[in-house]
Amino acid sequence: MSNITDNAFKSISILYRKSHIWLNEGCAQYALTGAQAVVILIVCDFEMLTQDTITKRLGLDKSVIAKTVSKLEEIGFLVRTTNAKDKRTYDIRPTQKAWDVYALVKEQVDLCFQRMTQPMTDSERAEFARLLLLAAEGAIAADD
Amino acid sequence: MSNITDNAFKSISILYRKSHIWLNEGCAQYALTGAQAVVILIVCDFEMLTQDTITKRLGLDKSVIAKTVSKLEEIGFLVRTTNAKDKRTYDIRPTQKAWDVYALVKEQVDLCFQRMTQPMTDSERAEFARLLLLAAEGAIAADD
DNA sequence: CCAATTTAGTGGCACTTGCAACCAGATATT
DNA sequence: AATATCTGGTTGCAAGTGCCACTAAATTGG
Repeated sequence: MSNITDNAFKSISILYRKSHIWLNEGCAQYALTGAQAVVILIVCDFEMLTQDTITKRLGLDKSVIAKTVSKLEEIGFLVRTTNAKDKRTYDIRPTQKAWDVYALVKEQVDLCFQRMTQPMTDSERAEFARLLLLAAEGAIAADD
Repeated sequence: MSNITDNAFKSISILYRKSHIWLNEGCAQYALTGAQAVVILIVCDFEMLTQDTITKRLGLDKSVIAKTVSKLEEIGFLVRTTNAKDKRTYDIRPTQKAWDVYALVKEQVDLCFQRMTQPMTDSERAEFARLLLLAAEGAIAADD
C-alpha cells in the first residue's frame, strides 16, 4: 500500500497544479494567465520562432499553442508574420508590451519555484532542479 | 535568460502532462481515465473515507472530487453512504470492481514513474522521489 | 436555546489541455 | 511535371481542473 512511486506520481500532480495556481495569481496583475506568461517567456527568449518550436519546447499539443498564440496576438503581446520561405509557418516575435512584462513575469516563475521548494535546502533545491530537467528531457525525447 | 528555475518550472509542467497522457493510455484497458484511477487508488488505500479527505490528500478542489466520485459511483467502482454521525458527509468505500483493478492500476502508476525517470540511475530516482514528496507536502501545507 | 459561523458537498462557468479531422503549402518519388 | 507524402497550423469537441455561489448540516458563542 501507499508506496513511494505512487506518492511521487501524486506529488508531481500536486506541484503542477499548485504552481499554476500561484503563477495565475502572480500574473493576474499583468492581465495574463499563467499559460500565456510561459509562452511570452519563451518568445522573448528566442526573439523570433515558429509555433512548432514553441510546441516542441513546451511539450504541448500544437493546437494548444495555436490558441494561446492567437490570443496573445489579439491582446497585443506578439506579432505573427507569414514566413517568406515557408508560407505555412508564422514568424512570431514579441512586441514592446511583451518586453515590458518579461522580467516581471520571469520573476513570478522564479517565485513559484522558490515557493514550491520552500522546505528544501539550497543544495536540495539545485539537485531537484537538475533532476527535473533530466526527467523532462527524457519525457520529451521518449515520445519521439 | 533561460535560467534554471524557469526551466525547472517548465519541466514540472512537461512531466505532469506527459505522465497523465501515459496513465490515461495505460488505464484505458480498464475503462478508466487517469484521474479516476488515482481516486480509486486512494479509496482502496484508505478503505473508507470522505470526499474531503480525498480533496486534502490530492490537493484538488473539492468540486473536482465531487464530480469524479459521483462518476465512479455511477460506473460501479465506489459506493457512497450517508454518514450517520454527520449527515453532510458520505462514507466512500471501494466495491469489488475497484479491488479487482487496484493492483493493476497501481502498476500503471508505477510504470509512469519509471518512464518519467527513465534517464536516471536508481539512486537519482530515489532522491527525486524524496524531493518530490518533500516539495508536495510543503505545497499542500503552504496554502493552509 | 437561538443566531452566527464553519464545514461538506453540489452546480455552473471558464480556462487549459489533448485528440482527431482537416487544410494548405512543402518535399519526395516516379 | 504529376502524384503522394509530410509538415505547420486551425477548428471542434471532450475531459480535467479551479473558482464562485449556493445548500444543508454541524459547531460555536451568547
